[in-house]
Parts: sequence; structure tokens; C-alpha cells
Amino acid sequence: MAATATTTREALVTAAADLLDEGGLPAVTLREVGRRAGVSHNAPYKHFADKEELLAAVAARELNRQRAAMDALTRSAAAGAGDPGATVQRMIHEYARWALQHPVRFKLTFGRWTTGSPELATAAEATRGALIAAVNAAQDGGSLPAGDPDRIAALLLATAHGAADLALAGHLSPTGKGHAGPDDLIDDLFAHLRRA
Amino acid sequence: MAATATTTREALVTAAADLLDEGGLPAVTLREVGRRAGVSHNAPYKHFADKEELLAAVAARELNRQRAAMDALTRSAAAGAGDPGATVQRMIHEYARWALQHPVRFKLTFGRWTTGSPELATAAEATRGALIAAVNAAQDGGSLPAGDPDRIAALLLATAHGAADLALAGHLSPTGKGHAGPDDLIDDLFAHLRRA
DNA sequence: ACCTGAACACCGTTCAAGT
DNA sequence: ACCTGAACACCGTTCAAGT
Repeated sequence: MAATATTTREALVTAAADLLDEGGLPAVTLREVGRRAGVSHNAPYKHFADKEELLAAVAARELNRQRAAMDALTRSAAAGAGDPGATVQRMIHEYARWALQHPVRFKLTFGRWTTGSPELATAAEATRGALIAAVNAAQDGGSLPAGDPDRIAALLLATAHGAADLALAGHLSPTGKGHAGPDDLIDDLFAHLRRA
Repeated sequence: MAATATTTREALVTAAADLLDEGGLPAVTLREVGRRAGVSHNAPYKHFADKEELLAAVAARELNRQRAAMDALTRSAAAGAGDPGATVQRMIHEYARWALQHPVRFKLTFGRWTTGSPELATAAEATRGALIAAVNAAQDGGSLPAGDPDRIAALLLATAHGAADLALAGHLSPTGKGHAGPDDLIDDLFAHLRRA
């Protein structure tokens, strides 16, 4: 039945994500993925064209979870009162938190794909859409400067993304009193934008 | 003599960088690196502890070239007149240009290293130092807001870094009139900072 | 000190075969 | 439709040996 197939597929994706967290990309071998999912070392080929497609499924799941987190923030903002600018700020902080907590998944998600997975592209589009909607609301509320919301969203995301990636690589002034983590840089940017 | 060793080492690093550009990380095999450098497939082990150390040498060379480019901009700014803020802006654009032009080297440079290479750390520190000095000058000239120059430099670098990485992954609103590339986002940030 | 060739363990992928 | 076991080509690393 289809349920079995879906379950096996999901089990393979979960096994790959776990291995990614535990030992990085080199730890994700089809043999170990299969073993953890309780199937043979090349059963994955019945669900994915190759190893890259399995990894793309992991990345797509990460992006979809990111969007779910953003949607949850949007809903809780709609329920309570709350500054819409603060909602956007929370989304961006959440993005950086995810990157720092799951560095390898983060790197993989924005890695180089030789095959353009439509599953990945759709997930990315939806996630960006959720952020843009929140930016739009914040602009209406006057807590973010006017202008193309698509462009403001991209600026915010780029800063959070870059800050997280630089921090993971240890390139964010690791010593001295000038030390600033991704969260600090994100807050700096929002402060500059409110002043602009 | 030492000259031979240095040359072989350099040839190995160059071969690895070329392979990186041509076919991505999977194309960099010690066998092919050795072949291109005119040595056997495990001669690299006489110059580097393992494959990762060879890749770290490639990354360090990239960072050192980045610093050289920044230094050149600093010198040409000191010679001519020029707005010191524009010099910083050029450095940041140059950083993004490098990332977009050599995506795999860029990814590698800020990738995950299991061994903390001192060569890499030193190169990174020097590059950040060059940028911070330029930011400091721009602040004196009034073209960048006051505050910890270390922190402004980190914000600028994070935005350029993230914008480039998102663009490479195709996550930067690839369609529609809202499209903005890394260069646009960088200019947006500088505009916001001048207004703040 | 630097290099070579053989060897080992491991991995992605393919294939013939089973249910 | 999904899975298995054997097999193939390839790779990082080690080792004994050469200059």
C-alpha cells in the first residue's frame, strides 16, 4: 500500500537528517541511511533517483518547517496585538537560530544542487512569501521603512543568513569587546531601519 | 631544495582550486590533483596531512587575495581624493563579486572545517582588519554612522555574504519586478545607513 | 626530505533476480 | 511497486620501499 512507501520514504529522509546532524555530510552514506531505515543499502533508489535527490528532500523539509514557524508567528501576532515590526524581527531571529542550531542542514539547504529540485524551489518560494507578507504588514504599521517589501525582506534575510554563516565559520570577530553575534547584527539592522 | 617543495605545494593548491572551479568539490580528488601537478596520487600527503588541509590551503589563499584586493582599494583611495564611504562600498561589492564569480571557492572558504587551520584563521583575521580600518575612515569622514566599527563592518559583510549565498542558491526573488541582486541589496543597505 | 606503487576499506551506482 | 545481494568503478588513506 501507499502508506508503506510514504513511511519508508519519510524514514529515509529522517535518517539522512539525523546523520547530517550527527556527523556532517560525510556521515550520510546510503548504506547507513538504509540501515537506519531498516532497508537495504540501495532501497533508497526506489524512492529517489540518486543521493542528491534524497538530500534535496531533507532540504525541502527544512524550508517547509521554516515556513511553518513563520506562519505560527504570524498567527500569534494576529491574535494578540503586538508591533508588526517585532513580528518580522522575531521571524528573522528564528531564521538565524535555526541556522546556528542545525549548521549542516542549513548549509545543505542553500548548497549547490546540480539538479534543480522543484520540491525545493516550491518550498523556498512559500517561505519567502510568508516573510514578505509580514514585512508588508510591518510597513503598513510604520515600523519598517516604505519601499518594495520584496526588497526589504531580501535585505533582512540576507543579513541574517550571512551573519549566521559567518558566525558558523568563526569569522565574526570572535574575540575582543567588539564581539557581536548574529542576533546583535540583526538588531543593529532593525535599529538602523527604524531610524532611516 | 626548498624551492622544489614550495613549487610542488603551490602546484597542488592551484590544481585543487582549478578543479574546484571546473567541477565542484566532488571533482577534487587527490588522484586528479596529483596528476595535474605531475606527481603521484599520494604525493600530496608529503605536503598536507590530509585532503582537508589541502582544501584549507586553497581557502586561505582566497582570503589572502580578498585582503589584497581590499588593500589595493585602500591605497587608491588614499592616492586620489574620493569619499571614504565609497571605498568601503567598493570593498563590499568586490566581496560579493568574488563570491558570485567563484561560488565553490566561496562556499569552501566558509565551509565546515573539522581541523581549525591556523593558516586560515590568520588570513581571515587580516582580511577583517582591512575592512574595519576602511570603515573607521568612513566614519571619520561622516559617510557611515558612528558606533563600533567592528560591528558596522560585520553588518556590511554579513549582508554581502548572505546576499551572495542566497543568490547562488536561487533564493533571491528570481522572478517579478521585485527582483534585486546582491549589488542592489548592498546599495540599499548603504542608503539606509546614510539616512540613519 | 620527497616520491612511488600496491594494497585496504569504503562508497555510489547498476543489475539481475525475487515478492 | 518495492526490495535484495552481488558486482563494478572509484576514492582517501596507509605502508613498504626507493632516491
